[in-house]
Amino acid sequence: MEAFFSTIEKLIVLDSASRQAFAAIMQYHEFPKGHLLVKPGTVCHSIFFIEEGLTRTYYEKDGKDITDWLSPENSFACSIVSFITRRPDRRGIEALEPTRVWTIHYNDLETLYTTHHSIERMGRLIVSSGLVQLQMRFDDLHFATAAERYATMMKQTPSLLQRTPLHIIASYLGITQETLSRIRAQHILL
Amino acid sequence: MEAFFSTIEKLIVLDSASRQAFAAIMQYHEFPKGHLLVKPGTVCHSIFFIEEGLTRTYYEKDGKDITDWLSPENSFACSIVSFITRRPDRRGIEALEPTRVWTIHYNDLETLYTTHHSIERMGRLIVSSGLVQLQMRFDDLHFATAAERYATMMKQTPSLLQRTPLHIIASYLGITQETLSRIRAQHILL
DNA sequence: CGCCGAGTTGAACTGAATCAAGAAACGTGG
DNA sequence: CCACGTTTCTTGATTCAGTTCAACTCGGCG
Repeated sequence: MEAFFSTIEKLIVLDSASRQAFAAIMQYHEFPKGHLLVKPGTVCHSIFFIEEGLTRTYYEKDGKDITDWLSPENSFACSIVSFITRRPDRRGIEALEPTRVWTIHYNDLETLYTTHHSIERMGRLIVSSGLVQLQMRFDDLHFATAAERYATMMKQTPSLLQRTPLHIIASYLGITQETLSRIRAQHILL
Repeated sequence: MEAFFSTIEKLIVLDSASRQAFAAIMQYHEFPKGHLLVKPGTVCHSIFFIEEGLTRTYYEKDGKDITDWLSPENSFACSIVSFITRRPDRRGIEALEPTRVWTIHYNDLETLYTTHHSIERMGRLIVSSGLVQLQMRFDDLHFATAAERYATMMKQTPSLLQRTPLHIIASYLGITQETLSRIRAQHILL
């Protein structure tokens, strides 16, 4: 659980009352590789803090499997749209490795938001940082070529490239597996 | 200013103390068509609530002008990444029509966040709703064709299509003006 | 009138998808 | 420890959506 607090400490340092309140609502879980943390087409009721392992958020479109987001250790996994809007979403979350998580339930979090101003602030800062991350990924997708996107990922999260099956990386980048394989072959030659 | 409160009322109803505190920090401005609300390459210090008119958030990439976001009346314009990270960003904001705005300054907002829990909550909810909007646009860009993206826009914000020059819509959708022109021609035939 | 910006249309080109086949790595049970 | 199927990745040939470049139309306006 320390890992969680030291991760969000980059955004905000919580007083000990808030920390304790938070610690009380987090639940520890372990999931095997392949386990579904959130089933596609359901409401996502929790945020998962990944202590160890790797998950992907994904959905189906026209029979194709599309990976939306990757969450390695010390990051969050959540079907954001569903969690915020409280509606079912096609997105599911799957463990790509044996994964240990701290689960934060929506209702518990709402309660803490109301009772602790500092946790409400933490929530705002986490969502803000999520927005910045998504915006940067959006920019990448908006007007960068496949090779540029791969290069960005190489630079920012090289370790993910080694741990994650190619077809998943490919759809994460918005390209096909074959194209990614070719781009990679090019890279090695340089 | 009523327009502002009734817009955010969809997210949260503020008590009158918070409303007054908020009203005290908002500044009214009018800008002519073509005016730069935020200059590219600078830090964005304000959120703009568009009471009337239309702005675009844009940037240059490889000499091309790319429109990132469109903000019509009763919505917000902001160079989000810069505003949150407090760093300069290539993004600028330009008025596409004569525009009337309520400006909310970063420092003032920070003060209110600290003094009013309900405004901190409002901030979290606004950012959350921005995140959902961006996520939906991201999905569209991730694995939809140009024609699908146009269709989405036709459905969701048809009025924007009529008010905005074609080359701006095109880069907003991530395609060229020529392609958009052809897609549009197809649509008329159906 | 002639110019100018906005939009359309055409033809050639290209990056990436698709379809198809095979190679390499991996795990599992005999 | 090997044989087997399965998953993962690569490579090639073809096709296609969308870009690029260029010319042209149309409506407004000094």
